[in-house]
Amino acid sequence: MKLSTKGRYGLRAVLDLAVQTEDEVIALSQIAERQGISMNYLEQLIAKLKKAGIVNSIRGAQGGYSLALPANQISVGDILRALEGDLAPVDCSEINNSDSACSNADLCVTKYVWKRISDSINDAVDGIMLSELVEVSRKVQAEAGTSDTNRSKQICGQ
Amino acid sequence: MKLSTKGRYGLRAVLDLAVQTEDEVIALSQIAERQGISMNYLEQLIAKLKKAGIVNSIRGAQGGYSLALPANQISVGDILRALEGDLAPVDCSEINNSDSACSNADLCVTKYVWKRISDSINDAVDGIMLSELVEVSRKVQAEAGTSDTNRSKQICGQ
DNA sequence: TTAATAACCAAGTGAATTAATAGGAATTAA
DNA sequence: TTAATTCCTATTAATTCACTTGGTTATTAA
Repeated sequence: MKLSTKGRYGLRAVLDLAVQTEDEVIALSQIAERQGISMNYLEQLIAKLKKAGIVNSIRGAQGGYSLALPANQISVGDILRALEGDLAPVDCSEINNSDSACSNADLCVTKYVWKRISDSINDAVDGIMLSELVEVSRKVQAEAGTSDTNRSKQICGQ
Repeated sequence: MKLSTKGRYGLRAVLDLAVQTEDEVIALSQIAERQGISMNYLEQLIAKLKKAGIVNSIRGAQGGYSLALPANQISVGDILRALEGDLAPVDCSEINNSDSACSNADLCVTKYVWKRISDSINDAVDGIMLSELVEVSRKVQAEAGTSDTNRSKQICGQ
């Protein structure tokens, strides 16, 4: 019941992008270095984010990535679902869509449990907008100053 | 972000036990057969449930398992945490307890996201008591009758 | 035009985790 | 004493994860 590094790294990467971005694009190598994530691995994650319409890219020299939408129109749920896929606790089509692929639907009691977990997770992550994290992040960085020791702490394994 | 078979099988096993039990104990082999789960594997799961004080056991011939508490005093959260461990979306001690093992605590912005997801999951599962599932299960079984085709449907992969 | 930069893409790999399987020891009722 | 049952540990097969490798394509600046 854990998020993979896809979700954890990916959210940090988007947040980094959101904090840094001022119109221009940011090279992935910068994000990778700041966040201490392998550049090649991060490529795979950002590909998912691009596919989901969360980031835009510009190719070639001086290229990079930017948010595809204002930060207040991107939810943590959008980001995590793009990276992790469906956030439901089990793979059961009944939980998410209405077409009954699960033949045991009527008799599957635990389904209601998974549905409630699923709904609560999605409600939680959809209720947090990226802009909110950007604000918190800016506030925290302002308080912490810009000394090297503090800056290094901004790289958090989770 | 998926539950393992531990949580899925284990919850079904406890529910089975709760539905079947009338004072006496139930042999694990019966639960395993009804639920279509390997007996040996189920042993490992029920050991966790016993350790967590959710079920009691009686050894020897005619022995078996029973609920250690009334079904309305056992939450789905108790069961899932016993089987899966902590239900938080990341392994970060900061999320659960108050002693600050995570040195990046102050600067870890995504921590607040994990905390909110964690809380929402735990609230959801702690709000569902086993007795509620037993009721739904009995109702569904009454509606479905006891024909062989319907009974087989009660075994649901999820 | 060329070199550098940076996004894009697909396949492979090693480690870790999961999901069992296997086999036996201890306990108890009949 | 025997069959049934829980209890315990170790091993293994399969799967998933977390990268790594090795490119290609597009764009810009010199």
